Amino acid sequence: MAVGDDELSRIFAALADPTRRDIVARLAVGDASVGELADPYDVSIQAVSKHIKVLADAGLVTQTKDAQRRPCHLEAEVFDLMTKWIEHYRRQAQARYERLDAVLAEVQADDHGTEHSHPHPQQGAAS
Amino acid sequence: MAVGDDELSRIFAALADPTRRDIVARLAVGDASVGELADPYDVSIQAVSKHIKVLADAGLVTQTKDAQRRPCHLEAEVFDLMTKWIEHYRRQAQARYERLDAVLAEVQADDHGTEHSHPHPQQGAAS
DNA sequence: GTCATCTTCAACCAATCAGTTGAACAAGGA
DNA sequence: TCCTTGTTCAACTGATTGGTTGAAGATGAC
Repeated sequence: MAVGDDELSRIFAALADPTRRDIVARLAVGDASVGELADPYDVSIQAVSKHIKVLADAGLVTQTKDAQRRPCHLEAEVFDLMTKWIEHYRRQAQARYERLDAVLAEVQADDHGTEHSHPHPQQGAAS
Repeated sequence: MAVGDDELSRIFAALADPTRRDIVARLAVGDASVGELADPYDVSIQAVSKHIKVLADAGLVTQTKDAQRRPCHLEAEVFDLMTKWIEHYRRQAQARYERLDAVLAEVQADDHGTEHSHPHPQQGAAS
């Protein structure tokens, strides 16, 4: 992860592994112990324990105590951090498109007759 | 990334790096060449070129040709794949909470008088 | 206390990653 | 043509990752 030690980096990195996404999917159904989570996979329990640690470090999972068991619980609110980040830039990009389309329409209205190929051309930076 | 070669894994992995998220943020404003993107960072252009390649392999960025320049363009629709995954499990977890709350309320109505501590207890699996 | 169960810690290994430097390639300008 | 600019390729390095095995902690059952 190198320098990517901020929370968002840890969350994205945690979900970059299919086994861990699978564990999250399983936990969305209901809490489960490490052993229960490890069952479906043919890797060692220790490996799954490590995966859970990664998810926990990212804040996606919390563990409580129940005798020897350490039931895992999905902290779904953490998803919001990601969703916010994603939506912010998706919106920004989309807004730019709309602005660009408006400009193109205006240009086209200006010199109507000269044909412009429509697909979004690149712009140097923000206009 | 090991076995995480599916598209979702590549996308999450790509965004797990703060420099790459930064590049995405920059591209949300407008298309930019590799050199322009590399400018703000004190790492080599080659390093940034590699980052862009990672983003491109994840489908988040496409590059076109403009003389020697290779303008990068953000493909924001790819975000939807992530958002869908996230929302699916967030909803599922949330629905489980609501179900659980309903059950707790019912139990509490049943034996009203016996005090139950409210915070969500874990359940073995799906009910 | 002793034993079995569930989980984590520690040490190791092969593979991947993010960075470097130096060379090559591609395209425009003198 | 030669030179400059922009980008990528290739080889190398140190750090991190996901996996392993074996031992050690906890905790309940006998």
